[in-house]
Amino acid sequence: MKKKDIKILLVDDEKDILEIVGYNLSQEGYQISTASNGREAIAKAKKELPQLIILDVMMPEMDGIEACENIRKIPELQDTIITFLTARSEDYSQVAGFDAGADDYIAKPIKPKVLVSKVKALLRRLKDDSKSSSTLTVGNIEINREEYKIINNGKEIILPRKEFELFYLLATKPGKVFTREEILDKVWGNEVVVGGRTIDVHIRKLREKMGDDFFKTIKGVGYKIEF
Amino acid sequence: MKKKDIKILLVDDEKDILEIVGYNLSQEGYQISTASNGREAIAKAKKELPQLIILDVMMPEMDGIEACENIRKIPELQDTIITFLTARSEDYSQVAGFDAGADDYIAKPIKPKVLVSKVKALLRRLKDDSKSSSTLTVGNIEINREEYKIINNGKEIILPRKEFELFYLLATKPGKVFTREEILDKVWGNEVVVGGRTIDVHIRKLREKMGDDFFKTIKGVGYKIEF
DNA sequence: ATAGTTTGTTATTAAATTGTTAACAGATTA
DNA sequence: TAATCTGTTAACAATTTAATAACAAACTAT
Repeated sequence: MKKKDIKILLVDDEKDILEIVGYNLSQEGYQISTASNGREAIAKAKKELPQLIILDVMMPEMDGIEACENIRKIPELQDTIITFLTARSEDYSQVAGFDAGADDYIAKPIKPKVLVSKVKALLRRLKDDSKSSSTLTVGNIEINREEYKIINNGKEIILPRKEFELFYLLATKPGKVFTREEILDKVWGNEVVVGGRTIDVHIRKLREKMGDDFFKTIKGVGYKIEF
Repeated sequence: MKKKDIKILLVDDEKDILEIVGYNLSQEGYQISTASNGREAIAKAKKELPQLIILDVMMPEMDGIEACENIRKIPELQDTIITFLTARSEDYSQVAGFDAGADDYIAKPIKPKVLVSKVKALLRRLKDDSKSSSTLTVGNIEINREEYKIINNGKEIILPRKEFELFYLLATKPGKVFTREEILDKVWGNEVVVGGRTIDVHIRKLREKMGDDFFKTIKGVGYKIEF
């Protein structure tokens, strides 16, 4: 998603803050809209479906925490990131905020640069989440990294960590031959030293568990998978 | 490319790290330049066109991931290798950097020796890549170095390492005659001493497996392939 | 043509690489 | 604490690849 397609809803009862923060973020290319209390925030959020909502905790009419709880109940806004603006940086309101469904908080007083980089980081998380929750599919094998689970022809296979990492590595580029050196570096880490037959043994176990068909040995070079 | 012609851009907001890492790498003979935030890094990268960029993930102003995304957009830097410095060492694939276009990462805390060897490995890859650049096609033969696979008229052929290397060498310049000396140097390495008939035997096997047609012997000189 | 040189071929042997199993220690779990 | 699971290693087997020797064939220059 491009920056100019990202909508941010800014909620605070102080006009100054709306202005300063809004200015800095729109300078970055984001689409900004504002609200000055919780009720208004909910209305606008429902209408505009922003990707990020920055909520002041202390507001008249309906405070940020209550607003947050309400927003979280709206199905279309499940994936929206909500972050609080709070003067107190380490007290109860923080905790309460997370209970209410907030993802982060930004401490007042606000330093524009800090705010901008925080916002960027939060939006990056949005991207990453949508990507990593999806599974990697190769051939008729589905690899779910979050659950360390592999589904092969509808049959679930659970692999121990090393075996999983090895298979995952090979699966990231089907067809590519990974040298032993590469494998050691990526799966074991380049400081780790293990014996010469370790990789083979893991390959053996993978072949045993997942079928022998798509693991190819390229002698003198390394291993690959191919479907 | 010689070591002293290789430029490395080092980016970290901690002076200490710049100094230590910079020292170790310049001891190895590389040209080092430094930057202390993402913005500066992009500027220097654009100006100096380094072969390798080592980027700290956590930096003020603009963090490493964002800097990486920006650098990747610069056409002249498409072939530059970017590697992150990151505290997280567990899962290679979870390092967000890969989405941003990074090639590898180095875990903190940094051990100079590990770093140096990693850098060497990465730069080796640079060389190899420029040599292989995906698929080489000659005649109606497709040679894929990454997959160690040859497709001859749609028929897949897998060659042992030496045979592959020999064929690959000849295929890099169809028509050119490679002397025995050249072949030994490139395929065997110039320290290795092998008997006088070794090359012939390998040529024999290639002719057997791939057809006899395009291998030409230039007596008293060497071999070439021609279509 | 013919001796000398270079290359081709094959079988054989040596070397390198990978496969497999079992055993073991450390971690994790019940 | 016992039981199970993981990762690693050692030891040996199996396989594949590389090299060589020995001789045949082809070529070159005289």
